[in-house]
Amino acid sequence: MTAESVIWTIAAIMPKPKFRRRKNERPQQIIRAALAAFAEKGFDATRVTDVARRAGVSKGLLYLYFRTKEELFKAVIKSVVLPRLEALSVNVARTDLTATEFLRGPYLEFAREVPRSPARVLVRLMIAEGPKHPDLTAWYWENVVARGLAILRRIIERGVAAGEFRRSTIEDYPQMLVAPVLFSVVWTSVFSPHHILDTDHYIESHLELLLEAISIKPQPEKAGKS
Amino acid sequence: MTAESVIWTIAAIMPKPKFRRRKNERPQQIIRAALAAFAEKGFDATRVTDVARRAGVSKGLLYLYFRTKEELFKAVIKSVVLPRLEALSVNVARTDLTATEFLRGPYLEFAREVPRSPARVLVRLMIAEGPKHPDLTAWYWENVVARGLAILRRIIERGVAAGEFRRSTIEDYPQMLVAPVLFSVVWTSVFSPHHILDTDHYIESHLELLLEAISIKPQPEKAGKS
DNA sequence: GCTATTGATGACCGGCCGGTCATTTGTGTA
DNA sequence: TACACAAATGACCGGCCGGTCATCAATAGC
Repeated sequence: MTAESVIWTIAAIMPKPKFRRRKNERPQQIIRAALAAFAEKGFDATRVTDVARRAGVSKGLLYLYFRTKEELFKAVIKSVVLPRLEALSVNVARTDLTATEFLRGPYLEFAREVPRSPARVLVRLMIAEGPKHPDLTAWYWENVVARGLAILRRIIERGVAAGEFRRSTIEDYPQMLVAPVLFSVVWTSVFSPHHILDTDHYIESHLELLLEAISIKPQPEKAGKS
Repeated sequence: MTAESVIWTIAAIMPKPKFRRRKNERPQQIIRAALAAFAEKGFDATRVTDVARRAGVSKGLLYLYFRTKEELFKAVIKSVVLPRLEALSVNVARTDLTATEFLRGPYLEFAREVPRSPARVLVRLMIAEGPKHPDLTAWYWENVVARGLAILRRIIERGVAAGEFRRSTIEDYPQMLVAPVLFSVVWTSVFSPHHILDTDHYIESHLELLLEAISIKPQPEKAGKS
């Protein structure tokens, strides 16, 4: 798994590139435990001891792999984001799909997945703790937000060029495609299980309406200016 | 001001309804200071002493008006929400507007205002701290979210009944109208001032696209089934 | 001016928690 | 069995912070 090596790179604390021996799933163990703990109680309220106990190790060991609690936090964020980022990149390469197909297919699937996955927790953590970790926020922006928006914008432009979409403000604000996802994440994080939202259906509906607004229907032959 | 008395009701700590004397702007003073402090550092990281200092009072006095730090937090949330809630209610009564006019007018104005106002901070706090305060979250849902969505749904239905809008999934998910607002709030809270988003323009554009998708254009006379 | 009452203070306390480190346990080598 | 060294432990420490309370200050009534 590349993801594994990636995590290692992140968590790398070992003196040099000479970490042999088998007890090397420790960092991931700890990261998983930390993700769960942070998800439940947030960063500040989570006790390092709790994370250690969840991971089935001692506090001392944890500090052998992560210099500080904050360092651990960053590792958690990155461990969730990086694999997902990779998955996204793969799909984008598929230029065999029209823009509409891409948005209704891979993108919709991705968007629906987010509110279910650990990414949900991640997003809430970024909103809650982001301002306290400027460097992490900067990293997140560059690697997740900017990249994601660029991809979406490219897709839209492809659609416009191909005559699928009319020109519209969505070219300026691909954020529109993300808004329902963020909304779903927040709703789920804050209100479930008390007030459930069918995020699958909601996200699809929202996307569909936007597509309807910008799609050019194959009209009964009436030469325009294109 | 009703808002003032409202705040008093909330912060009410005074033994009985016999709080005379003039030093009664204290609670609001403290609440304002607390809002600022929470906005900057979040709930946990904010020191009670800081709030007191900002308010220009001693820590002891603060505890004379608010039993605990958490109690103060709740008072802050409510002090921001309640006035805004009232303002919203007023506008909804204006049935002289068509649905489209209402959405393009008062609602758009309201939506644009949120990312600028203290409500922005409030929303971030609710996302970040909500899970730790279930009773507060429940209150927020009932008084803000449920009410707000009900209003929007009613507007949409009015539009459908009046033949302005076709039937669509937006009737099931008035959340669509809120999503861009939430998105703007989160973006601003997390990324500004490093990466600015023209929230005014974005929110309007998003809303406009949705309206386009559901609006029935006055077609050149062609009797349908309505 | 005197006193009762309430507004206001800030030193202090108790507990907690991030982080350390001296020590122990386990593993591989010979 | 013995040795070396890495993995792992958890008691401990120092500082911090929410909350208390003995005390003081200002005002009102007389």
